[in-house]
Amino acid sequence: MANFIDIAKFQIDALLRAAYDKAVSDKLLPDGFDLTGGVEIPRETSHGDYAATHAMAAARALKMPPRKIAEALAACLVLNDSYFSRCEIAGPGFINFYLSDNWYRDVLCAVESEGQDFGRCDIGVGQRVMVEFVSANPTGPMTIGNARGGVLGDTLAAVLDMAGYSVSREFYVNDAGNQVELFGRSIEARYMQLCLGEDNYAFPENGYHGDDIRALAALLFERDGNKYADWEQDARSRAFVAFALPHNIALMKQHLERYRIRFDTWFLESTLHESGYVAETVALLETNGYTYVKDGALWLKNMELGADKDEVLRRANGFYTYYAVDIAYHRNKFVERAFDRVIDVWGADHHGHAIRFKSTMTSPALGINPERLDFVIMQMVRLVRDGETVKVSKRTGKALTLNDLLDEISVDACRFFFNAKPDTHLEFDLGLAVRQDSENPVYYVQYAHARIASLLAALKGEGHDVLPMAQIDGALLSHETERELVKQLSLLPEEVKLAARDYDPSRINRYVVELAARFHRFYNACRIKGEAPDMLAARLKLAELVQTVIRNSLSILGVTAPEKM
RNA sequence: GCGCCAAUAGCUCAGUAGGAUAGAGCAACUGCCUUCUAAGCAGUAGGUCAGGGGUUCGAAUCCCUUUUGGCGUGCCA
Repeated sequence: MANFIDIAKFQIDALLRAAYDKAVSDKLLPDGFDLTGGVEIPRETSHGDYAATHAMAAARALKMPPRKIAEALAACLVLNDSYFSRCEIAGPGFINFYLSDNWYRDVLCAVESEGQDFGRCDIGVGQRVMVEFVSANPTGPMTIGNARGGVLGDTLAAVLDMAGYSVSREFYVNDAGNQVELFGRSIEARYMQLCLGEDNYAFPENGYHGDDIRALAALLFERDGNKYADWEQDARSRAFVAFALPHNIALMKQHLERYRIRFDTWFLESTLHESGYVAETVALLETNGYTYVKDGALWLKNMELGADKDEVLRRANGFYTYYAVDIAYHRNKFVERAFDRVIDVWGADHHGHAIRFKSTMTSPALGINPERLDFVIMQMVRLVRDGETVKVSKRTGKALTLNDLLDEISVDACRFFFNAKPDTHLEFDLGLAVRQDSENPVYYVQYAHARIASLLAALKGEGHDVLPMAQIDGALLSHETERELVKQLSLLPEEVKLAARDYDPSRINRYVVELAARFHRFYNACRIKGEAPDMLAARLKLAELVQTVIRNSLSILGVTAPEKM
């Protein structure tokens, strides 16, 4: 688990501190300053491999021009036994460092020895984290929004796993409450319309109008005829729910499987009701004095945000609200199942709830440490066709479903495309999406992987096997495209770390596209076949290690790495 | 009204614990395959980082403000 970025930065910082001490004893710089500064990777390669800002940061305190400080530090630097061969002073006072051959070599050795584990880091070791995502309403098919939330949650979970966390993926099934009741009433109405004729049975005011509801009713009608027609309406609704809910859940599982998403747990809301856990949780809040009764309903006091943010827990009719159930559900995650951290991936249409809900969970009433509960709020997907926004309504049932989408677009392209930064709106162009051409960067990356595969096969056919690093002369890889390629390889563990820290798995998309770009550049600039044996072996090894890292990256994203294209 | 998210090239987007001349892909234009996959590479062109203030040696990045867009502000979930 070598992070060569951390190592390089740490070394530079230590080297500069040592240089400062020497400069002080040589009377080049004033004493008594705690030298610090940033170490970054410059955009321009002409600015070195790493750049330190220590001299500029010290300018004010030392009352000296930054360049003078830089010169003094540079004069006292001892680079022996470091990963750097030289440094230079540039611009307003940057100290730019250049990597030495042994750094490049060590990176390649790390990729070789870690193999499919290259990219892992240990920031999450010993912590159990749950990622809850999709959690689509089982009353209907999953939407484009679920397509986004699906990859986001799944790749976030993958990234956290790479970062050392013990990760659990969870789907919360809302199989209780008002929506389910309405779901049953809607099927019941469609069923009765089949029995009596469309115009002879009223459809509920706020019912689900989608075709899937009609299909469920038709399924029941075909199987059992009109045998439910003379049942009492409530009993009929309940019976239909008992049939339709498992049916829909099975369908969701199937579609998510197709999307390469598999959950560790499908958590049923109904179990919280049946076990009495919701009642118990609310009773606890009541006992501890965090509630009051108004208009016959039981209210939860919001201690943090004020009385106007108080929430109803139990309606006057005795039913618990979603708010009470959500509290119970999260109490279950933290208390009963003891997750160290919980991440909920929610759509932007729930962000208001997220703010209030977090304040409730972390208030004295529930006492959860705020650091243990996080929300990833993803912005909406805007569907565009022919340059115009397509309005999608779940009510009228005219939404494009996840499964429809997968009929048109490859899973690879879909997963890659939807894995964008969570907090920006995602524009999804239907016209563009059906095209499976180079428009989509996923093919660019896969092409690099396939190219390497065929390269390795072709050379193996000529008797050139890939040799272990121990037999490779790494110093031969001195071409600019080779060095840039190795530097990009070294970055994966750092990218995983940042993606896990920021809950932004789309970093991996950008990382692997850049890696592919650098490989293509190398491929065009450097020949392998026909080169002298040492050079051929070194470049072949480089290609193989690039393939490993592309594969590792795509694996995080849940995208296939084809051998041929 | 209040709250959350956003605004960067013609289009889609990177770039935020403040760093050097703001990047990539697509679209446009010019080159590169008798040699390892041209789904590729090299190059040209394209910008008042929404507007205005402020902090700083230094701001796309931090603060204030204005404008525009999305979402929220239920005894729905």
